[in-house]
Amino acid sequence: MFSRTVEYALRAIVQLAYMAPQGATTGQISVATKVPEPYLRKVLQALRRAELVTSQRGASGGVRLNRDAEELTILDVVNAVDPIERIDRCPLDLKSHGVRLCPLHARMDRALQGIEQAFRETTLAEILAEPTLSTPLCETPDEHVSCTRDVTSP
Amino acid sequence: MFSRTVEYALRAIVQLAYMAPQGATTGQISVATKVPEPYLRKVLQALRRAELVTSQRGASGGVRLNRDAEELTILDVVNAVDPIERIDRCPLDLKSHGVRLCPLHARMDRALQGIEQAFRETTLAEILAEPTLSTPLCETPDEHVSCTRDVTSP
DNA sequence: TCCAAAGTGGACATTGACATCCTATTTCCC
DNA sequence: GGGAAATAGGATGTCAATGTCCACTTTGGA
Repeated sequence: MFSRTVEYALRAIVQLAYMAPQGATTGQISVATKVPEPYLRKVLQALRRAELVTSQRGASGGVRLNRDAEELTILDVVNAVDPIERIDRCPLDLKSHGVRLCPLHARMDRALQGIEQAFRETTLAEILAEPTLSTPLCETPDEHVSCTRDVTSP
Repeated sequence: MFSRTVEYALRAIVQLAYMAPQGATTGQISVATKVPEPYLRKVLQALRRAELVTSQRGASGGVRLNRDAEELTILDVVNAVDPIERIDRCPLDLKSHGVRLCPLHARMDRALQGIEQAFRETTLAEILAEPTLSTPLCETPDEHVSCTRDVTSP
């Protein structure tokens, strides 16, 4: 349902927010999110073009969030890499269905609208703050398993 | 977001329900739904294997619905050709996220759940009965444009 | 009985998403 | 200035979804 690219982009952004604001290298994000590094690079490029992240070349470079976690929604990320395509006109090109969709496509679009809305209402900050046993994308801290935070610490 | 196959399957089923219960040939459905006939055949085979439709070979054969429109939901059709894959375990295979998903994937799964529920609650009968200007998949009758019903009439 | 209509199923082509690799280019630090 | 670290971006490979085609089977009717 969601493309691999969307899944990867969300993982990367969440991971980045989690270790914000210092940023991280592509390699570090790749390890933490289990996304193949070459692919992750392309995903991050798309996020950079959408200006959700900034990047710094060269030694001690890396990627970092370009916005506060409160201002970044899931929808922003999804739209940056693989926009949700709402059904805004009849896929059959029936002339009489100009603006009004037929009942079938109206229902389908309503489902898409639901996703869009849910994603628009969810900020990164909410995801990070969610009270749960599972830290986003990481092993639970109480097990003292290596998580991405550790990568940057000596 | 929705695969082509899902779109085609839904068109076919709605069209079939609309001209039920006599049924129709693949060619007729193809014309009415603007789905390429060779592809439509494969989609209909999947629907037949899922026992949503029955088919009759030979002259004066064709395809027809195997259930009442009241008993057939959008979800049935979607699941027959391209099932919605809920996220029921951590995509990163983190052991500590066994049953509980991390906040990110929990949100994503909730979005999928929303679609699933919307589709489960929508029957074909509701789509056909919906009070709207646009007949499902067809030009509006008030324009007297050819629709699928006409195909079977002399 | 034979033909035409219609679905069945497998083989084949095309396309786009997914994934990887290699060569720049930039930057820091010695 | 030179080398190591890191991103940028184009070229290429792989595979599943999409789309097409053909030979076969079934069936009703002339």
